[in-house]
Amino acid sequence: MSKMTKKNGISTSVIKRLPRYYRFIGELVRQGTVRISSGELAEKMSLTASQIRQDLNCFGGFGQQGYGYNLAELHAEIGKILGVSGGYKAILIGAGNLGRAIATHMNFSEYGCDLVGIFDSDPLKVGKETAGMKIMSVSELESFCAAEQPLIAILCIPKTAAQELADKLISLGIKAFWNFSHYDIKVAHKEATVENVHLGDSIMMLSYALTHCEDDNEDTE
Amino acid sequence: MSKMTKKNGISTSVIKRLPRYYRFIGELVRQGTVRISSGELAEKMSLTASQIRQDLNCFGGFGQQGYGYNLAELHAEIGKILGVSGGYKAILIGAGNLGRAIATHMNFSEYGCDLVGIFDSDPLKVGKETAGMKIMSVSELESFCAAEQPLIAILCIPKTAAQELADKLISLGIKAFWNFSHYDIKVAHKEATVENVHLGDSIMMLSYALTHCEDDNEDTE
DNA sequence: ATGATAATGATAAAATATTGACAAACCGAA
DNA sequence: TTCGGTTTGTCAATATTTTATCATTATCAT
Repeated sequence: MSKMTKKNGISTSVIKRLPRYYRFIGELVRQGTVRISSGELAEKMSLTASQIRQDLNCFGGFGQQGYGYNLAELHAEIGKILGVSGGYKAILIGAGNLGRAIATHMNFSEYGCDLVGIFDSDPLKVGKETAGMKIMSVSELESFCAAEQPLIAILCIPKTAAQELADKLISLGIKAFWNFSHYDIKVAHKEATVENVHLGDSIMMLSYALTHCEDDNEDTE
Repeated sequence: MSKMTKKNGISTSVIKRLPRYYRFIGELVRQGTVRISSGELAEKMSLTASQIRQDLNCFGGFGQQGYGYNLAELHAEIGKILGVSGGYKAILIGAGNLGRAIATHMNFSEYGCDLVGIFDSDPLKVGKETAGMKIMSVSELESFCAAEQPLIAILCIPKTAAQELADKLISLGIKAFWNFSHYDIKVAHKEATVENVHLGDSIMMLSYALTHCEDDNEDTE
């Protein structure tokens, strides 16, 4: 059992595809589609039918031979696996441009989360209102966490502050980090989950692609 | 030559690791470190030395046996591969919370890009100033692209508008999309590169982890 | 200069992930 | 109810990615 596997035996390759399945299937449900075959879904998602069947089978057989998958049921099942009804309390630290945008832009409840507090270290920001709540001082973190027991921390802070704050938040009971700082925070094994969102890394992939797109010659099978 | 390989024969698995290398190595250079061995770097990045050597060797041997890698040189080389000096012109469409945050928060030049225009379809937003430039109307896109010839489009728009706009932008010469809309845009093969940033997918991974973290029992090798 | 030590680059092996193939199961119509 | 057509779940085969090993080459102290 190695790097790419999780305790339950399901590889992270599979897990990482789940939100995308959830998104596509949700859209189909919204459009009123009732059922779908792995082949049709594969077509829509640019995957192979085999992969879809194999992925879904990691969690049990949701399909019916000769029929396909019932979309509403499948959507609910994947949602259950992902924990989209978890309602996990989240706090956001760093009410700069990005932090405020995340706070207002994200539909947290849709993703199993509930934003319950926003914090900043800048006295000028403390007290101001964003996303319908007052920005608190980071000095209030301790008492707030003791009272509310949030599990998720969203870090929109400079990289210099990231690791220290993460350590503190773990001591306050945080179990998951959504990290937008330009720094890979380190946590002790199983202390917490970290999801890094490195926007810089992401946009560099475009620079890479543009820099190399002239080499588009051979694509021989 | 299959799914996970690019024309030049370098797998996307490798490419996707490059920005992270660039980030770590850049930090070490900034700290004044001159050289490093694959083993030390592996330790810092939580990778194997083998993987680092193999990755770097895809682009040629930057190291010296018995010595290791010269960090400044390595940083420059990876930067060159990633195209961080490309200065590719980018436009941003959708000046909502997220769009404005991206515009002001990202240090584009650091990543090989140059934000040259911001657009929105809302007449109330057009004319307002963000990130040091006036928001333009999407109706001006055509003439603007003809004049400036940007290659990158950053989409911070609702999913309902995404595909249609993407098609239009391709016809205006856009070759790369940084897509924040909750929709996987489709482009014809080799017409353009798409980098999807699905923040919803990302945060759901945390819900998943929290939902399943009780199953933390066996981790038997 | 020389030898002990260190570290790469390359190759081979192991581990994972993806795809293909097919029997078993189901649907739906007659 | 039975039969043809469909589609899953599973297993086997490929392909890819990651890790381990090792010979070769360089460094550094003497």
